[in-house]
Amino acid sequence: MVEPDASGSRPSVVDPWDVFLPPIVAGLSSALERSGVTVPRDELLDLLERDGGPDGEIALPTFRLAGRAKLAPNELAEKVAAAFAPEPSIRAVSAKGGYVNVAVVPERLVDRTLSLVLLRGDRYGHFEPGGGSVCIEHTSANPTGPFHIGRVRNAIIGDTLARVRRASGDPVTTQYYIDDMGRQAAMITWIWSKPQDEWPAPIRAAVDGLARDDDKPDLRWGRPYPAVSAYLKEHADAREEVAEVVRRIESGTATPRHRELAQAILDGMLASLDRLGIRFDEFVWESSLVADGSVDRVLGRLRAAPHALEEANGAWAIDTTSYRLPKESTKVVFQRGDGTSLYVARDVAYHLAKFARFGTLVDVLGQDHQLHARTLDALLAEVGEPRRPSFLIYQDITVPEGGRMSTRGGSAVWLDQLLAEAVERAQKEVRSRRDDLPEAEVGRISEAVATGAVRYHVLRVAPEKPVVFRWEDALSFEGRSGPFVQYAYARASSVLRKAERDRGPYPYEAARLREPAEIELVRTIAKLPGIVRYAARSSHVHAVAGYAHELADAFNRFYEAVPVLRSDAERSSRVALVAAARQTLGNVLDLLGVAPLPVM
RNA sequence: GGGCGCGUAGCCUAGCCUGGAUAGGGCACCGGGUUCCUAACCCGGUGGUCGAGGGUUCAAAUCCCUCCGCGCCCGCCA
Repeated sequence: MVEPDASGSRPSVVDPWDVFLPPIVAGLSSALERSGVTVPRDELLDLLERDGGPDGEIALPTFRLAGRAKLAPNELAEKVAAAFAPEPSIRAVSAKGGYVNVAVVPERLVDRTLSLVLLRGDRYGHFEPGGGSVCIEHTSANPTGPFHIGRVRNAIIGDTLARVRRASGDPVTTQYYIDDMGRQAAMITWIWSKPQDEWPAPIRAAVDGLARDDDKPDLRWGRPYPAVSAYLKEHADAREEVAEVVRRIESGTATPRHRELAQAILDGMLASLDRLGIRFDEFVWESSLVADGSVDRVLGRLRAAPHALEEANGAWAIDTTSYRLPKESTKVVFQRGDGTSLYVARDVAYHLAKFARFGTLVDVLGQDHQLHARTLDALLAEVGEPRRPSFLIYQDITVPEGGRMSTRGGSAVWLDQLLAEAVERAQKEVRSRRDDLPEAEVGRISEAVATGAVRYHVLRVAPEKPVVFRWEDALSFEGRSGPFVQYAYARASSVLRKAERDRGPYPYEAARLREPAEIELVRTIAKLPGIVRYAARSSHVHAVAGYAHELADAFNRFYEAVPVLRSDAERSSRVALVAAARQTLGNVLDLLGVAPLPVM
């Protein structure tokens, strides 16, 4: 479907196709009129399919209109095709299988596309700023230890959504919400507040064999976490000590060590994400919401809410009967008997703070948070907030043996481990192809190939699909992979270097580009803006990954089919096409957060 | 038990919202391609009851109902 442009019928300056749509709609409209059907332009625009026909251009299905004309679909299509008045930008209008297929003059599409891409450069595929402010919260993993690859799906999807929405024109702020208040963070503080020789024996045993001072801080300070977690299950006295830490944190009397530890572990985690190109605009510490009194205010508002009720021991809850939450209990406790807040209450405070600054909120959440999302909606309603965040829910990454990644079960694959393995394989690959590159260059390329492969592997699948982690799949450098796209970029760069046209200018004559592979490549290049808009609106960032492969594929076919440097009259036009392809490949790689490589 | 998500060739996946032209890709497998711009590539081939059954419709992978299978959630945890 062709999206109507928000700016009306004025041709957009960002999408090559937009200039062709008005004459097509006008032409179809009067052809339909002459065939006995009146269709409003808006409806027509909505009916049009892009990428539809045998030629992959604009198609109009006549099935819904045929009844109005009292004709069989293909009869109507034939009539419309015959009645279509000649138009300079239209090459042919034909009927087939109930569709009217409109083919534009290739030369015009080539001209429009190349000029737009070369003019806009790295802004091609990006729309003019215009939307309301958006806050995308993602990752927000508790600072308790290194990332495992189950968590990294959130970070990669969230970061890519931020890139895509920025390209679509939205002013985006990304936030990482750091839960430094709950039991999990308290466990870390608790164990490190004791000298190591006073640690309970099982915890010391679990950590002793592993400890190394030169570890990354997330690994180092997070190391006892699994053992502590296991230990607490069996030791009520220790649980009480941790509960005391929780109370001290919430009352603001916790040792400063607490925040330092969380920060240290977080820094280690962020260093891993940084390798994947993932960075955040803002960090929000949960404890700061307590410190500035906003959690207290929310507790007050919730206690005064329409469905608030007080429990026998002084705890407070919301009766959620009318919200029909799929829970056995019909209430949500937001304040404990001892007066401390629960996670939901703090999350309400956090979302109110976000709504105060941003028009739209997006939370990227694992499917295990689905009920929490609905609970949050209910509590926002209770405090009188009319807006709701939108949730991008993704399925967990599981291990082949079944079940989620578990830190304790030993089934977790650490992100750092995955990247190390990927880099090793990439190095082997680079060295086997290029013995002429200096070692530093090999290292740089390998890092980009490895991280690109990992990012792409996560992005290629729709978020709602469950993913089973397999090393072989995650580390693929061929076919539908990040390196496949990077390779097309590198090939294009190489051609431009040899043409001594790395930076332009790129004079061309559109009429010189008429090989099927050339037209197909141009057509694919021209799709980028539509893909960006679709992905931003639907949050289907995997569509961008799919497009990247399609584009690289179109380039590779062109590369095999058409000589560039060895052609004569066509040479400079083909160089321009390669430049446009490289630009578009680079832009889509940026959207995916995969590094473009001029050499590989 | 309730809620949400998923089920498309041996494996992975797009399309599903908004029904429409021969269900697109990738891996694996088989057969080809490099005196020529990077073979991480390209060309050709084998392989499909779109979980099952019913319904709506001129038309269903797509919408509706029932069922089956898998995952997750249903805490004064986060």
